[in-house]
Amino acid sequence: MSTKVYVSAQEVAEKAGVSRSAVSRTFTPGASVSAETRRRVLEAADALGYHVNELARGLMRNESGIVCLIVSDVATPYRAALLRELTLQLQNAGKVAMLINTDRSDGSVDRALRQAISYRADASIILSGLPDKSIAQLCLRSGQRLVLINRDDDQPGPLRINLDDYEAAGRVVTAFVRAGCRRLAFANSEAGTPSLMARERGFVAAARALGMDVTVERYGWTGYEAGKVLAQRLLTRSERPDAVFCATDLLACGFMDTARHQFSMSIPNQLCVAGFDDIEQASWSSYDLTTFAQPVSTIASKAVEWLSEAQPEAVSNQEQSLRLRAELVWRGSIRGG
Amino acid sequence: MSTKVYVSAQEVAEKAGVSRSAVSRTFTPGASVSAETRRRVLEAADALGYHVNELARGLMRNESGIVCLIVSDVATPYRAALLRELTLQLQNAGKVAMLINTDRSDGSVDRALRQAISYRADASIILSGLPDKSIAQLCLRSGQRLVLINRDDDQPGPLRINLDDYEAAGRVVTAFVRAGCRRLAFANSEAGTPSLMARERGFVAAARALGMDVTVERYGWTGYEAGKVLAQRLLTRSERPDAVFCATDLLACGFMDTARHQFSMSIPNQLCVAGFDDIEQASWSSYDLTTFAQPVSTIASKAVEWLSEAQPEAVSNQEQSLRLRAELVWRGSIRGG
DNA sequence: CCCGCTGTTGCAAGCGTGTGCAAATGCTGC
DNA sequence: GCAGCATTTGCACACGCTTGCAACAGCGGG
Repeated sequence: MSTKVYVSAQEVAEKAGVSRSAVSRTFTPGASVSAETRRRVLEAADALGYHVNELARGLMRNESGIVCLIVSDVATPYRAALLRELTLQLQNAGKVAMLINTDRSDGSVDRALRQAISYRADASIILSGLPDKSIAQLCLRSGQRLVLINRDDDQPGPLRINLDDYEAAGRVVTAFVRAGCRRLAFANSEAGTPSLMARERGFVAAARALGMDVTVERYGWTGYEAGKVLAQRLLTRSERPDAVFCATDLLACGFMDTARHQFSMSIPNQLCVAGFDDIEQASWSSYDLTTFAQPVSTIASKAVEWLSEAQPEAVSNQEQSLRLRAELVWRGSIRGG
Repeated sequence: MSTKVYVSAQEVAEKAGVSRSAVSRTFTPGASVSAETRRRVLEAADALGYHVNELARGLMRNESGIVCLIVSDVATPYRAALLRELTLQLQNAGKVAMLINTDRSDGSVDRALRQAISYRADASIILSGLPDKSIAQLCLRSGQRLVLINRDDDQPGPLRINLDDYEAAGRVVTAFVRAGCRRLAFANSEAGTPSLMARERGFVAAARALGMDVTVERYGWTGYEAGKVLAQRLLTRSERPDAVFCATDLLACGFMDTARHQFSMSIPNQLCVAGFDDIEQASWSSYDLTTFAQPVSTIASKAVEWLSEAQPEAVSNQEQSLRLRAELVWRGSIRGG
C-alpha cells in the first residue's frame, strides 16, 4: 500500500513519448497541438491518472479559478438557498467555490478575506458581515473582483446586487389596505442591515402617504425566536395591529406561531401577515405565507456572469449596481388574494 | 487606479534588508529566525501588504490546506447545519473549505472529485451522493484523506461516521408503545440511503419484537412534499395508524401539516409523530416535534480532529468507523413525554 | 588562542505548470 | 527541387515559495 504520489506532466510526457510542453498544451484550451499528439497524451494521462495541478497552474496564470464566498448564517434557509445557487452556477462556469464562514465574530471576516487573498482567489462574493470599508479596499487592491449581495455600499469597483426593498415594502401596504386592514405594524430585527432598514422605511413611507400610521417594533436578531418576541410585544399592545409586515420570513414564521398558539388569533381573518425572502417554509401549509421572492437564481447568475466577463480596467465607467425586483408571491396570509 | 499586483516575498526581503529565505522562515512556524529579523520582516510585510501565496506554498509542501466538502441538498436544513459546523471547525483548525455541490446529477460527483484532486485537496468529506466505489478509490489513491458521513461503505481507509440509526429507531417504538399507540407506521422516502434504511429496519424489527406489525410506506425524495404524499397515503388507509415515525424531520413536517389541515387530526391526541435530525423547524411551535438530534457538532469535530492527526500510514490497523448516538429530544408530538 | 557547539542566515535547487521564441516539420505552388 | 508559408514541437525561463546545506557569527571551556 504505497502512498502513490501525484503524477506530473513530466511522467505523462515520457509515457506518451512527447515533450512536457505537449502535455501542458493538451490541457490548455486553445493551444496548438496536433490531433495525434493530443490523442497520445490523453491516453497516457488517463492510464496514469493524471490531473493538472491547479495550484501550479494558478501560480503561473496568476489566477486560481477560486471564488470565495464569504457568508454568515449559512444554516439559515435563505442564505442556504443562495449558497446553493451560487455554488451550482460557479461550478458551471468552471470556477470553484471556497466557503468562508463568518459566524464566529472574532474578527473572522478579516481573517477570512486574508485567507481568500492568500489563495489568490479571483473574486470574493460577500453575503454577510458589515461591508467593512477597509476590508473591501484590501480585496480590491489585491486585484480581486468583489460582489456585494444585499449589502449597500457606495464604493466603486465592486458589483452591488440589491433588491427594490423600499418599493416592495410599498406594494405590501397596498395589499394590506386592499384587504381592509387599518392598523399596520412592521416587525423588524435590530440587525440594522441596509436592506432590512429599506424595507422598514419603504413600508412606513407608503403607509404615511395613505394617511396611516404604522407601529414599528424591533427586536434581537433576524430569526424565528425574534419573531415570537415581536409578536408578544405587538399583540399585547392596547391597539392590536390587524396587519404585520415582517422584515423576513423567519420572523414571520415566529410571529404567526405565537399569534396563533398563544393569542389564538386566526390568520388571515383577524391578522394579515406578509414576509420577505420566500424561504421554503413560507410555502408550507402551516404558514402559507404571502411574501416577496428573492430572485436567488438571477442574483447568482448575474454575479457569476459579471465575474466571467474579462474586464480588467473597465471598472468605474459603467454602473456597477444592479437592482432586481422582488416579486410578490400571493398565498393565504393576506385576505382576498 | 493601477491594478496593484500581489507583492512577493522578494520585495519584502528587499525592503527589510534580508534574504528571501528569511521572509519565508518568518512565516513558517517552527523555522529558525532571530527575533530581530522576524520583527523587521513583519514590519516590512505589513507595510507592503504581503500575504504568503498559499498556491506556491501548497506546491512545495505538497499539501494545500484545502478540504473539499462534497455535498448535495445544501439548502436542506440538516445539511446546512452540518455544513455550518464543518466550515467553522475546519477554519478553526487552519484549513479552508472548498464546497462542491452535487445537486445537478450530470455525473457531477465524479467531476467534483476530479476538481478536488486538481486542487490537491488534503482531504474530502463526503456528505452526499452514492458512495461510488471507484470515486473513493481515486480519492484515496491520490493520497487524500476521506471522510464519509452517514454513508456506509465497507472500504478501509476512509473514516466513516454514522449514527446508531437502527437502535434509535427501536427507542422510538418504546416511546410509541408507552404512549399507548397500537398501529405503527413508518414513513420513508425512496432514496434508499443506508441510514434511512437502517431506521426503517430498526423500527420494524423493534415493533415485531413486541408482536406489533408496522405499515411501511415509501415515496419520492426526502423532503416536505414527500411527507405530504406519505400522509395522504397512510391516512386514507382502512386502518389509520395512530403513530408514525418519519425517517426525516422534513418528512415529518409535511406529514403533520396534511394530517392536521387535510385530515383535521389532532397531534398528539389522535396521532403521535416522531422524526429524525432535529432540524430547527422541529422546535417551532407549529410542529413541536419529538425527534432524534444529529450530533452535528460532534460529527464535525470528530471529522476535523481525524483530519488533523498526522497519521500517514497508520491507516488500516485501527478501526476507522465511528458510531455516534442519536439522542431523543422530547417534545409535544408524542403523548406523555 | 583555538576548538567545538549553537543559533542564524544566504544560496540555490527544486515544486509543476504556462508560454515566448526559435527550430523543425509538412504542405502548396511554381 | 525549392522558396514560402502555416502548423507543430521543444527548449528554457518564469511564477512564488520551502528547505537542505554550508557558511558564518557568537561564545564558553580548556
